[in-house]
Amino acid sequence: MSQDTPRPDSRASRSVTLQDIAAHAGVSRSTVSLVLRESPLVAEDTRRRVQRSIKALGYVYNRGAAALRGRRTATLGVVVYDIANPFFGAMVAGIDAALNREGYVSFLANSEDSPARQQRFLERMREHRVDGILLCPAQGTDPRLIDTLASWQIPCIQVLRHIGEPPFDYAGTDFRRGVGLAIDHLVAQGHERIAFLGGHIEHSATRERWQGYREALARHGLAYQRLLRSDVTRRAGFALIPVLMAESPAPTAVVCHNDLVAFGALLGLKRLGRVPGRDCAVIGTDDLEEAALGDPALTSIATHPHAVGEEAARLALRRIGNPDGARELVVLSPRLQVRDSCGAHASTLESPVTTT
Amino acid sequence: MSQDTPRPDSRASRSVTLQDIAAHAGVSRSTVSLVLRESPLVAEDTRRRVQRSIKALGYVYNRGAAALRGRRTATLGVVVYDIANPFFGAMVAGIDAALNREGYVSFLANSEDSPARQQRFLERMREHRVDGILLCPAQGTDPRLIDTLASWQIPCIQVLRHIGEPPFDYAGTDFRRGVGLAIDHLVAQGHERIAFLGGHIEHSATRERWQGYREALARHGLAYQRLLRSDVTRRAGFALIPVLMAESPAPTAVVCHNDLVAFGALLGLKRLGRVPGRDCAVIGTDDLEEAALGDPALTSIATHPHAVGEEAARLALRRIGNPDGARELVVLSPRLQVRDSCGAHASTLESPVTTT
DNA sequence: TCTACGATTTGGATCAATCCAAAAACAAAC
DNA sequence: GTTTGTTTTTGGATTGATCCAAATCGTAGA
Repeated sequence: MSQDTPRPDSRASRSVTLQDIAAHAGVSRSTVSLVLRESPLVAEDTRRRVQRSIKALGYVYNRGAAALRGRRTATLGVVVYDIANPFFGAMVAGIDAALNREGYVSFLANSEDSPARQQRFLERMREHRVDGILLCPAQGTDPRLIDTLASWQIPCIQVLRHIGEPPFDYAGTDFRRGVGLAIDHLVAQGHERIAFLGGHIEHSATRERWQGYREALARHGLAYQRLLRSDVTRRAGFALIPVLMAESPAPTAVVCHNDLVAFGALLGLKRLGRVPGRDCAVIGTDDLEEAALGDPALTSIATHPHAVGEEAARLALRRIGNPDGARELVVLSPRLQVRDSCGAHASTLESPVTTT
Repeated sequence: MSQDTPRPDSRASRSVTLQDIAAHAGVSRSTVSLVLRESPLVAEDTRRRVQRSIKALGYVYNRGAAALRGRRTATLGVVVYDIANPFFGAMVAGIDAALNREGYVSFLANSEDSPARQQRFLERMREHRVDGILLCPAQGTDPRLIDTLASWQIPCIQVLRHIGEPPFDYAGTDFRRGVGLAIDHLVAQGHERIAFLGGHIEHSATRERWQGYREALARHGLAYQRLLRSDVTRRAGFALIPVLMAESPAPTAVVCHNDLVAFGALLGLKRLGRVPGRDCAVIGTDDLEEAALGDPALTSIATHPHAVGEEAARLALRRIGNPDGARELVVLSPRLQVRDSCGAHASTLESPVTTT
């Protein structure tokens, strides 16, 4: 009756712990812990009895407490620089799918290509003791960041872009080869003046594309070379096309840094009254879903963002399991998805239903 | 010299703890803890001395340990059903921006519209003791899920879609009003046969749009009513246009569930040899970045995903601070972004530079 | 000089799990 | 009936912070 003696299970309802389960099942804390972690040590009978108690008491595993004593948190940090870009959306979906299978969850941050924001997030991840980090480094990231992360003892997998040179863990697409494929195709179609559109200098993914561009031209013995740097947005593609087309000689084909630039280029050509695919071939990179549904449908170098995400996540899990193993580079091969914008097909409006 | 006496600070390098800082600064653990949490209790001198020690020893705050004793983890769970959709990308960016300011980080999961996947993730979030959850419920989610979350004592903010009826916390856009705006505009242009394209029955966001559609027709005294259900993809928009146009009388304008459906509809019209905006007006919903850059540029009901994300995150933080406060609905007003696809402008190719 | 009172500081208990070495239970062999 | 050898099970220490009631320090007032 006394109001100043709080009953042990009063309203604040202390949550059910291992201890409670242990008491209920008539075993020790340790045994319950072993059951939860599916240890083969416990006898079958005991295991079942404990599991019944777990269910009966509505126990909820406390991963925070487990992480404090154990070493793993079963969490990962993921940093991208533009989550609103559907390319990264697909990549994150791939990461999510791979992690989900292993019981991992991930913190996501959007760096907006700001090294400062990126840094803040990484420090926060360290405080949260994530088991690993997937990093698409922001433009202008200090190359020593990788060493810093190593000194923090947190495995880091770079994705799509990388800073510095190997050895480090990396998952991405072979952009060099992708651009090569596109140019091979254009040359086979008879093109001799092929321009490349878009990209900044700051990171590896641009350099690889440009390298692929120059190598392919050299391979085919083409003299014409025109590389325009720019943002990697629709707007930039749109704005640069008039510049390019006013030159003489003008290119007959344009390979673009990504599909966004390519969409802009298509629009730019139409604006000039030219028919993309007939008057000038356009090839994008990424093969976003909307590439197939453009007008004309866009030929694109498919870079498989979902698969890249999955590979990156798997690589992270491998590295967490074996921190001292040799660094790995997982580089997927791109595929050229030929559609109308490069003039290979008749330049008709393609049904989206037939192009999956 | 003896090799079997491990030095206390040998290779495994036990991490620096509050205790170490306390020893170094000549104060107690508790005082260091107060400094870390910026308590006004500690004297200015002490505070500075402790902070010097923190820097000197390279201390890293252990949020896991803090969360075990304290009650907050400074983490949030975010569930969306299609992260590859740029709309959700923008929304997640908004969430990220708002949380970042408050030192919170978020777990992200992609339910792929599967209630089972969603459920698994929510359970994992519970084990991780997140402070709150932002949920875009998957199609077919059991309405009792909200009660379950409440019984788990985890604040849940529904975003964009909701299951069941208020009271609950919710952040979204006024879809009903948005569709109303679109139809007002079309009616002002002289349209009398306006169709609505896309959406399933399962969730609130579709019902609201349809309600807006019917109400607006009634308000203007229009007899013609045609509502086609479908997936909310480009493909569906493309496929339904021929069906709609073959009817007699055919509509002169189409309002679409989202921009993806609208893009499909534009393509479908072109496929039929009709000029979108002249032969049939098309209005989308969301106002994605690519809407301005289509051909023709798409008129769209802007639903401001970034702002919705920010509002949702802010609401979550408010609810965490005050779990027993009255539930809140934050409903943003949409805006009609008029471009060429509804025939209001001359149907010329619009420069993307002028339409931000 | 002593007492009060506010401003600081402190140590022990606590949060909920895992680790680990040792104990207990059981079975087979001598 | 021991002895030996596996399986299982266990309790105490540990992880790194916060909470909280009590101790300490200063200093103004009696």
